[in-house]
Amino acid sequence: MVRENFGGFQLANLFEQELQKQSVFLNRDAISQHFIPKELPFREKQLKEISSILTAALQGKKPNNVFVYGKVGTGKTCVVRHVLQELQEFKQKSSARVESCYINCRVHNSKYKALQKCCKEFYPSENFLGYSAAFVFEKILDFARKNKNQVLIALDEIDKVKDLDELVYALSRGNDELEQGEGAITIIGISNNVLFKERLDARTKSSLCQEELVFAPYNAEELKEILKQRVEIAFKPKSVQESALNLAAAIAAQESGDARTAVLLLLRAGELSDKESKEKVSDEEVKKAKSKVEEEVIYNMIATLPDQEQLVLYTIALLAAKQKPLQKITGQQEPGALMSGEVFEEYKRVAKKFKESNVSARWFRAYLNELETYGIISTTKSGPGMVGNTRLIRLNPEASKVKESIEKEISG
DNA sequence: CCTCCACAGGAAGCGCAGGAGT
DNA sequence: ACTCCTGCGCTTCCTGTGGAGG
Repeated sequence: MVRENFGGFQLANLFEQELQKQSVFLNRDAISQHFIPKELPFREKQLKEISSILTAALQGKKPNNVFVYGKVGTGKTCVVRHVLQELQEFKQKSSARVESCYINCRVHNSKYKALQKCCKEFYPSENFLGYSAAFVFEKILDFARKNKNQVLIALDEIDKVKDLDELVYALSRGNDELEQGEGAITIIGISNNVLFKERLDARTKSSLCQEELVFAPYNAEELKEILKQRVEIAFKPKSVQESALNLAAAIAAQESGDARTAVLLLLRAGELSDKESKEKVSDEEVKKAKSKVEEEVIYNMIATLPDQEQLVLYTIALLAAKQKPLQKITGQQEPGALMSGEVFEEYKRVAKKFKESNVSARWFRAYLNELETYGIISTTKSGPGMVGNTRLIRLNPEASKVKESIEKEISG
């Protein structure tokens, strides 16, 4: 190994140095978002419920379809994948004919794409690209028929499927085509959109929702336990202070009850500790990680926003920063509140400056609503003291760095 | 009380891109 | 290769809403 000598100071190989750096992590992967833990605390009830529904498959009978919903980070995906995994393991020891596949509908977002993915799972060595939907579907039926398989299809983020009615209809019609004792197809739908169920076709709804499971958000105590468990496998012993862990749990519980943010918070805190060569993760790092995670979340969201919506948001951030006095307000409104009409006028100017066209006022209002549901801005109805019925717009404090983020996004 | 203001948000329809069927 | 179809982003048009002002 070549070593350079700078005035008597010996420089070790750069990578060697990096690798020798001490870390608070033991197994960093175990705290990444994609990691599926062996145990799922506070979800025993749901685990039992799903497995008791699916047990029928082991007896060669068709289980009811299941629809699982709850907010992000409440363990829906983990629970379903866990149960399917257990089922596969149990199958090895018995003679049951059960096959399952997991499909993320964010990626496979149409009937055709989802069926393709199914086929790929069941016939790994064959390729059905280019074949018609009917043919691909027939292949899946064959798969059930051939070995009298009970086929379980888990559709995650099922609300992303464009023609869901047709997909569900096709799959349930498939069951009619399969003779008694020839196997069957069961759907496990997962969604984090609670309202989405109501938008479904009545037939689809009754078919999909034969069994329903709701996942409530975790509270601070539960998040604490979950984090504790993850810390044990992901971090070196005693490298995370108890108070830091509690803080992370409390923050996540307050925000959303989302286990993913909680885990991400600790991951970032750990990285910060490493960076500063500290051997422990303390409150300080968690606090720093909090703003980092918030920024990350906001930045990621902004980056996926349509260009025009970014401009709308940018305009709001611009005006909020300027604290531009509002001419039309007669009463004394809280500072920083912007009137939607004025923002629209300014937005048109901003768009011109960037040599972009602008959307109509109607669509501008729709963008405002969207930005509000994302939690980047908040709006209130104009009350007494002001002419007309408008909305007062405020940039949420967590989104204070929006302007910089968008400038970065526009220039990059 | 009526009218005006300054919007909110529903409904219909339009042009386009991309995928399916032929 | 070609039409046909459909979802998507958007505009246009319209009705509704809540307060100010005469």
